Amino acid sequence: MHDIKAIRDNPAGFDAGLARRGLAPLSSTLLAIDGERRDLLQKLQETQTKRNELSKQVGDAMKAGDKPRAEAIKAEVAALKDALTQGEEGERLITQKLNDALSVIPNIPLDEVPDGADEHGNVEVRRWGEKPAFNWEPRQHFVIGERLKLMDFETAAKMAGARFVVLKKQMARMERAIANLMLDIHTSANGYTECYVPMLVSDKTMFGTAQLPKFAEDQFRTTDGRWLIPTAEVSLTNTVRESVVEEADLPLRLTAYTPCFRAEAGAAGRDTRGMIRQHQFSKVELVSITTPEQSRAELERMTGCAEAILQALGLHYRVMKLCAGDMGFGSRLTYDLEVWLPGQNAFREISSCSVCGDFQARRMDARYKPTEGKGTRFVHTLNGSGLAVGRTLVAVLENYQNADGSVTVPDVLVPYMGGITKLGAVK
RNA sequence: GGAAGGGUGGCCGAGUGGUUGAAGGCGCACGCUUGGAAAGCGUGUUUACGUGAAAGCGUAACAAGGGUUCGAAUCCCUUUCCUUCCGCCA
Repeated sequence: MHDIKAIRDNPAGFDAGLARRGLAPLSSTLLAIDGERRDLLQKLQETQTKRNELSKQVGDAMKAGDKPRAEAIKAEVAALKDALTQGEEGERLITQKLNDALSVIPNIPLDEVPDGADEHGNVEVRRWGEKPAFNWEPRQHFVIGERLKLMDFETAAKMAGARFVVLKKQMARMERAIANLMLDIHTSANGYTECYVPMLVSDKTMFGTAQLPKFAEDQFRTTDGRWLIPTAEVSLTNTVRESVVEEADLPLRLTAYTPCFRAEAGAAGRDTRGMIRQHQFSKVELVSITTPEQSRAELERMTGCAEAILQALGLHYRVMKLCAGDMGFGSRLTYDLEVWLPGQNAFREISSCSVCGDFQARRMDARYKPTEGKGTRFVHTLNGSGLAVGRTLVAVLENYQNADGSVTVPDVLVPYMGGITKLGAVK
């Protein structure tokens, strides 16, 4: 959510930011509503002042025992009533109108964000590791998984429809092993606090992180009006909603391992096979709550924390700085981590780390109390995948596959796998 | 799900229609006092929006939203959260 005062101060800058996202200018529309609202408010307040003064006089007259005078003033105030009711209603409507307009406008990219309309405009920042060499045609993960009879899409489809999977035996365990490895690294080496959070949340929680109102069709809604979280970012970030934290406690670094639910409404026909795009997948999420001064550097740190997982697993990847047109709604700057998938012969997104500035904080009313100075300021929020567990499983399968159809378990995962060193080696 | 009782400022806690934005206490800040400290004394201590160069002024806010009234923290309705008891339950 944008600050209308900031737009008032610099409408041209605001419109220029929108233009980088491929959007038409909106400042004049917004400022017209804002001006109308302020006029209304001023008139309303003048009427309220008059009512307050007269009401006080009624009290005084009553005390003095001057009944006729009191009645006369009462009649005078009664005449203001229509104007008051209308003014209050008008103020409510115009404020609603302004908020509605503001709540569907995306965040403004930082200056350093590259220009571009879509993923072709993204810029590679760095690369780690190397593509593994195969002297045969490497298979895609679902071929590997189905041949081993550890991955079953048909059974999942029978009970839930497309875009679900059943994992079995060592494959199910590897899912869990990967998540545990991630949590252990983030909580011990990276200083994140592990959280267990609600996976069903309210409208205003979804509004806070900006899934609502604009992206309702991408989400699953329960019959009692709650929403299944599409990412633990929603729950973790909203832990500070409507609260004031101490500056000394910042940055807050939170992590959670949760299932994520996405309707994938706009993805018909894309990634229909395999585990790349599912209605349900698990993810270890990273969230930081910082001061405005800390947030930019925190993004580098967070991205590094996510990279540490890929490095521990020995997976080749590249870091992409997203261009303005490819960034998510709430982001000011995003790094995507793309892991190499030999079976697909392509880099695929496995993590997305974003700094949102005060965009979500305003929606949630999340503030902090500075150590020095008066008042409160909005916090900055960041979120990143650390990492998507399902896609990490995919990457492990494709990168560690052997010619005989088995899969070598990466060294760091062996302890989490109860000592198993190879999938397919056990009868 | 049923019954009962509650939600007041950073905290505790008064307050059932008229200078109550809100007594009192605690905490905190500043000052006085002191060799220094404690105690004591004094002053101050919410937020949002509007307006103004600023000082300031205005409006709103006593869980949230509506209503009654000239006037509401105080009365009515709805929602929500908490506590206790009962029921159900992993």
